Amino acid sequence: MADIDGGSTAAASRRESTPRKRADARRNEATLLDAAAAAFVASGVDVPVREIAARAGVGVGTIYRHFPTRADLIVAVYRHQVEACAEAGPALLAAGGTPYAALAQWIDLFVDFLVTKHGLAEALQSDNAAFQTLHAYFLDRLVPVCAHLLDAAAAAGEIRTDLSAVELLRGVGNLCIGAADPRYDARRMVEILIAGLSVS
Amino acid sequence: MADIDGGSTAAASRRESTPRKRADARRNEATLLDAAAAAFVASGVDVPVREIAARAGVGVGTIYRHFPTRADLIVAVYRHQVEACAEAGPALLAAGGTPYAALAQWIDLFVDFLVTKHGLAEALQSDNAAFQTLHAYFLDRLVPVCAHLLDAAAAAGEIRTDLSAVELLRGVGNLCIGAADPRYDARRMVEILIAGLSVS
DNA sequence: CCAATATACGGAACACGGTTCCGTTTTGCC
DNA sequence: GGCAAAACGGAACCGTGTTCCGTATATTGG
Repeated sequence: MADIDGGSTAAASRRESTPRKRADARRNEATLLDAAAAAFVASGVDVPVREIAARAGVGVGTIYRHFPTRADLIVAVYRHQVEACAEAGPALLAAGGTPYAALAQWIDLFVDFLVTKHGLAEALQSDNAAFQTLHAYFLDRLVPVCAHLLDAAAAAGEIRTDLSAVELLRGVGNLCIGAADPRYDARRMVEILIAGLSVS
Repeated sequence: MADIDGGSTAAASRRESTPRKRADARRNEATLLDAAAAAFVASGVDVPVREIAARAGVGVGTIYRHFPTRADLIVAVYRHQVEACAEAGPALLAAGGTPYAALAQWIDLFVDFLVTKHGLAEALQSDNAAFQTLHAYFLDRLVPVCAHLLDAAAAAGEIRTDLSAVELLRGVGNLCIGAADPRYDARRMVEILIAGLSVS
């Protein structure tokens, strides 16, 4: 569903000067988000652009006008879930367990999110320029949260201190690749990685 | 570089009946292997087919005739190194350290191999049908070795026993993705994973 | 309500990479 | 040298991302 009146970064500046987007444009943007979400579920985040367009009943040009890169579309579709994940970090830390336990739980949330979005983990670390924004968004939003949890656990002396949040997130993201294969249990691999973090 | 007279699976049956490949064919196959090796170093294993053809001074048809899929080409180029890695397993185990130490060293070898081949780790876990053979080859060759090391370490009570060789190799392979980025240290991540394997 | 104009739309056209196919060339053999 | 088989080259085809522009539609002022 997402904000019905356009990208939220533009929202602030719109109130003054720029009038407002056309009604059909807003309608199409919403339709596209729904179509993309459905297409992602059905065929993964690397579903052909034309298929999303077909689902939404619009031309491909319309997609590019609203979402210049595939990353913009993916971010728009998953923004709420990423926000939720980010907000869960401090909450878990405040919940009473050890910082290490909070970190483990938070990573679990992240993994759950990733493994249920076919192709997202793959896209996240693609070096393709089109996914630059995607990478940047995830990092911007989640690195601070992860760093906070990491710092807390490190301060408590529970984990090794030579690992940055970027690296941990990247490693976890990598381990989530190929989670669709029943012979590979991404959650277990991440669990082992997190176990390896603890100081003996 | 590489066996000069064609794929080794065909070698056995060739001795009887089938005469021998034409001279130009053998020459081109060798040239292609060299060109591919160079192209892989320069642009990663996902370098365009046409570029490999150009380097070798042959047409694209010639590539497909010798190597029906990209995986066949990659396997041919790296076969020797994979063999060497496979053979190092038993040797490390026999070298005198603990089985766990041998496992860790062997994984190190594997990681060294992967991180120095741009795009190989990515290709290894691509679900693209063209890379099926690549995946299969690596698994066929390395899983038994890894399983042996894993079993030895498990028998010595050094590591958890609920992890299969396929999963470990896959996890390690995944962690090697994006190793080109200076902000991400694949070796360190794998080290942490291996640390997580040990039963405290 | 109508006309004028800005805005947005659709989809054809282009770029690019993998893959196939077939007319031409080369090799091996007599 | 002449012939058949083997191999070659690269044009052509397909699927996908991306751009571009003629057409359609919303909005606004009269």
